[in-house]
Amino acid sequence: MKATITDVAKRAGVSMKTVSRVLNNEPNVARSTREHVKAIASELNYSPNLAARGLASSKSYLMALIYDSPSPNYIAHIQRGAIDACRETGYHLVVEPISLGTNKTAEEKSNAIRLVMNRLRVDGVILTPPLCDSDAILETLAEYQIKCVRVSPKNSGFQPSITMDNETAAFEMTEYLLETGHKKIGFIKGHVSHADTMERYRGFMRAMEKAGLETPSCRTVQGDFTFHSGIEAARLLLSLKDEERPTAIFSSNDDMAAAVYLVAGQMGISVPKDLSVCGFDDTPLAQTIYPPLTTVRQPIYKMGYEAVHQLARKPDDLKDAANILDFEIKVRDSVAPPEGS
Amino acid sequence: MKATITDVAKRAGVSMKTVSRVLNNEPNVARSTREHVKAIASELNYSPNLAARGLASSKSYLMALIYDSPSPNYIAHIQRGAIDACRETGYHLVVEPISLGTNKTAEEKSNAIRLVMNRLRVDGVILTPPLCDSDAILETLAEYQIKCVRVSPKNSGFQPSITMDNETAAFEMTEYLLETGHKKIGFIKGHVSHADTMERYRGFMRAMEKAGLETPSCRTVQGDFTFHSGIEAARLLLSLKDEERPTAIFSSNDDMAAAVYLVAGQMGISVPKDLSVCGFDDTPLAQTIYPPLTTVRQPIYKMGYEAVHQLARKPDDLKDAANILDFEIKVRDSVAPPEGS
DNA sequence: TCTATGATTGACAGCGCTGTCATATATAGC
DNA sequence: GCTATATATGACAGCGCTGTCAATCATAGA
Repeated sequence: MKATITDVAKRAGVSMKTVSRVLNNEPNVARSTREHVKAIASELNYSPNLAARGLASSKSYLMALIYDSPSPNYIAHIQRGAIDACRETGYHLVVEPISLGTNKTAEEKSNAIRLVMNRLRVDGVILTPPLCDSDAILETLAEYQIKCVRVSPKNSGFQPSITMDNETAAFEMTEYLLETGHKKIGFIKGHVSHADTMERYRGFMRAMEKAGLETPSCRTVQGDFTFHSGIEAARLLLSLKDEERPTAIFSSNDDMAAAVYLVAGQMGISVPKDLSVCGFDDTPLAQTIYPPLTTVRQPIYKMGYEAVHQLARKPDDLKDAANILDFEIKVRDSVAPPEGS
Repeated sequence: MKATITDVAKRAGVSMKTVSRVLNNEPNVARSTREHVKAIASELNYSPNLAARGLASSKSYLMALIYDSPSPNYIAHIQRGAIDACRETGYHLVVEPISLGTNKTAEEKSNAIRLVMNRLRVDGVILTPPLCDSDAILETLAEYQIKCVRVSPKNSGFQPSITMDNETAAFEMTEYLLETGHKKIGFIKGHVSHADTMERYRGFMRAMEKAGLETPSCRTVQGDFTFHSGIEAARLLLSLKDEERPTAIFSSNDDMAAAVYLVAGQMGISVPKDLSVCGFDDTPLAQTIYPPLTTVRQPIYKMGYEAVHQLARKPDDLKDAANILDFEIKVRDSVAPPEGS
């Protein structure tokens, strides 16, 4: 019920060290010994005590996911990916939210990190936005020489990170809209301080320019990723007159796209007959609204998954490069050719 | 940067044991010594290494949240509550999803648990539905003599658990509908194997009976908590004719309520003018659809929070009782008096 | 046959902390 | 003043494992 390595060693008639070697897949153990030990271990239902192992080897076999509660949905997926990767690599995941209210000083952030590092001695850290862009946190982590992988950071490059190509995704989505026949496309931007916002906007603009289409400034509205801001934005866009009025709206995330649905409904505008809408993220919401939303699927799960695999890798294999993941355009029912076509 | 207890002891001019006593708030330390040691410890930015502490004291200072990925939203809130409570009690949280696909044998479940227990030696476990109703898991946990608190279990009573009073909540929500003037209320049930489903239904029925109102069976439809099942259910309910047709629909969760909105919209039925709708859970969705949904707010965060506090309590204080939390009826804009009134 | 090389194994210390028990010092009671 | 009790502190072992290094054994080459 709580077998120790000594129990296994005794039963197998070998030394503790040999058992240890087998369990850690170290070389230089005779095949027969290895198998025998493995058999005994599983017979005894033995698995090593991580605290002891950690103490002896100064590794903790723990990874930390540090976040500042953005959308639960986002975190849940990152986390799930991270855990699955932990399973594969023999780690366990501890979750440590750090609230980064505006009232938090750099020192408070550092201390929060310090506490976790001192106590848990985690072997690696996954940092999600917006924490991954906090210098205080990055510096404290560096001070402890903890390996860390940032997810969707603003400035990739000087540390390992995992991102998706927001710009290309927005570019391709815009091209899709264009191919469907739309020329007057409204765009709702995301939160100004979020890294992805600019990239998505750039992708959109690039596609428009490539198509030789102008985008009057009135057709680009600032949002902040909230449903509420989407309402405002949609009102602005849909009250535009005649020539200026868009036949399609590309929203920087799904929540704001849902807001477009709502405003359209209130104005008697039918999606997608009178107005095409597309979003970004592919949250569950995208399939919970009607018509199902055409959107960009972010590989959130995979980001968590890859982050842990990066961390679990041997240090020399850990490259300081940005790891760019694929996205996917999820074509559903919210985009149709514009009326006149 | 990585001070040990020895460093603190030396610097403070006392023994390690005294430092240990101070850090663990043990009695029998002179006030002056205590303060001095505390000062040195914080000066050195010291916090104890949990692995070492755990090894010596056979406690891990770890709590495990074990779940089988129901809605990310649900888990995220439980988790957040659990973590906040961990902070207050000096624990850290490790998350361990256990997939309980139909193909999982009892033995596989046990082994998954065993692995976590052997390796991490967690001090307590939070079990969420549907895992909290798995005998295999409960038994394995008992075998390890791990304290465990179940969240919303089916059969409360023989182990500590945290629940909310689903029946009363549904009862009160129904009364609210009744007070608003509705007499013909449709009900969409949740997933048959989920503990809450029956309770909510009972609450609904009790209110109806109390009001002396009949509920023809055609006005109670089976759902399974998914948006999709909500669509089917709403179609059934809204295609009922004349007298049978409900003026209000009480859905067992928000997702299915959103589906009611959709079907109503397609049929040209306006919410809440022609049809009142209410849900259960108060997920973010409730405020992301229009009109904002009147629903029951589940104290999910608090469930996680209370669960950890229960676990952190001294064994004798841990009562095997169900801990019933308050809910809240969130009145928003989706319920209005029926047409004729 | 005998040593060189490598493969295989084990003895032992010690990771950083806490539990146990012994010791020292202070306070109270007679 | 002297023992009884409480308070304050420290010495030391050892939690379960791994790192280090030494020992043993097998094989190959001289």
